This record gives sequence, C-alpha cells and structure tokens, in this order.
Amino acid sequence: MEVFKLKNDLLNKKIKINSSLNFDLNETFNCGQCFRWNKSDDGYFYGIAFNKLIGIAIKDNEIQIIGASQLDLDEIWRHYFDLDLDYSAIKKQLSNIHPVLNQAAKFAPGIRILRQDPWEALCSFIISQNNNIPRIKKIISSMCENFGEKIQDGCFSFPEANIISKLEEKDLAPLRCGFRSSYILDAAKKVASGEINFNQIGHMALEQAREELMKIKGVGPKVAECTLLYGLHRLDAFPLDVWMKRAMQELFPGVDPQAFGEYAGIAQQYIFHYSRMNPTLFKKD
DNA sequence: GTCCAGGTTTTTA
DNA sequence: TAAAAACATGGA
Repeated sequence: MEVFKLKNDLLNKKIKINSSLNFDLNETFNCGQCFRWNKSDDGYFYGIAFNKLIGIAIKDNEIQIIGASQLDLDEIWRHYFDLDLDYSAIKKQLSNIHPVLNQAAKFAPGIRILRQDPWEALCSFIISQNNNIPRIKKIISSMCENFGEKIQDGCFSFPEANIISKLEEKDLAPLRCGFRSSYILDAAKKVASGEINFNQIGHMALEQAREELMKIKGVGPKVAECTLLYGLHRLDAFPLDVWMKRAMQELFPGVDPQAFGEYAGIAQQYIFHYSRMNPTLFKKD
C-alpha cells in the first residue's frame, strides 16, 4: 500500500467549510471510485493527482490541505474534490425519486465524485476487472513506480499514456496484471495517438461516448461507464457491476436507472457503497 | 488448497 | 444469438 508523507516546510492551507458541504474523506476515498489515497498515521490522507502530492484532512469543520500552493488549491484541488457542486440539493432531488435512494445517501452522506484524470480512470478500471481492490491498488501503485515520474522518495505520478504506449507486454510483466496488460497497451496507444480523445468524448451523448471508449480492447460497458463518471465527470453515467446489478434487483425491483435522472451516477455511488458495506441486505435465500 | 474478485473476450452449442 | 468458459494473479 502506498502511504506517503510530505517532506518538511510545506504550506498548510486551510479551507473553511461548513457541515452542509457534505464532504467526508473516509467515505469519498473508500467508496470504490479511486485507488491512490491512503490514510497515514498522522490522520491525513495522502494522494497524488495531476502530478501533485498533497495531504488532506477535515478537522474542526475545516478542510486542511498540506503541500499545495495557493495556485494549485484554486486550479486543481477545488475542482478535483468537486467543491463547487451542491450535493445537498442533489441528495434532496434523489431522495424524492425513491425512498431507498434516500436511505443509501444517508448511509454515507459525505461521498463526493472526484474529478480524476480520464486516462488514469480508464486505466484503473481496466485493471479492476475480475480483480479485488487490494490487488488493484497494488498493480496501480507498481505501475506508477515503474513508469511514472518521481515526485519525491517513494512517490510517483501516474504515467502518461504516451509513455505506456511505447512499451511492450514484457515491459508490463513486473506489474503482475495478467491478461489485462494487452488491454492497457491498447488503451495507451489509442489515447496517445488521439484515436481516443477524452476532450471530444466528454462532449458526446452518453451512448456515443460509451461506444467510443468500447473501441479499446478490454473496455466493455462497465469500464466505459466508470471512465465517464470518474474521469469525465459525466454524472449521468451509471456503472453496473455485480454489486449494482444485485442491488438494483433486490432494492429497486422494476426500477429503470434512467429514472434516477441527470445525477444517476451519484445515486450509483451511494447505492454501491451502501450495498458493499451492508451485504446482509441481500441475505434473502 | 479452494474460492473469488467494481469484467471482457473467446469459445462453444 | 446466447450461454459458458477462459483469461492471470494473488487476496482471503
């Protein structure tokens, strides 16, 4: 597991928030949307995004971020943590749609959908297929160590697509990612060549965007949907994995996810986390 | 040792 | 077309 510490004399920036902001770091980082944030023994979560390492904690109703410049705070982190979206209003809207949606949102009211780098999200969820979370984290961490840029000792950026695109399968052997290595290479080549253009995909209709991503070998409906939701912040995207399929069947019988509307993706995150943390919900037969 | 993992591709009927 | 099986690896 990657656990970083920031080195000496870095700034300690604080953003004041009030409790209605609906932001909980444990819930946000551990609800299955990301793989590179880990809690350190000093109480801060450390993680890397867009080649920057920070520590973050929420204490006394303040978001405390260490290791970020004022510029990065404004230009990267505020956006990354989606701080300008009113989750309170969205939850109200979702809760009116279905009572179980209300229940799921109440279970982890501080979840926010991170705005991750699309290439990193695509790659992470290719790796996630038929895999368990500890091993997903391990493979991603190894990918960064092997091919990312060193930010400080033991801390590496997520490698750019054009770096990975120049590799061969044997180069990826140290990652121990099995049959997924050819998928990663195909994705990297298509992204690096511009055949897959996230900027364009981000503006396409959901259906078309999904089709476009599925041109990559190893990318099916689920990975495409995760890329759209977590990497391109398409909040109407609705990834259906085994947990979500079961949850829809048992908790929302006869409900079409379309009914969840423009924020279906956020609904999905509440339901996914609620289901995984409460497996007894399904203990029927 | 066995089962299984935020799926997708390939093979088989 | 649709349902199985295979896929590589190691966590639990």
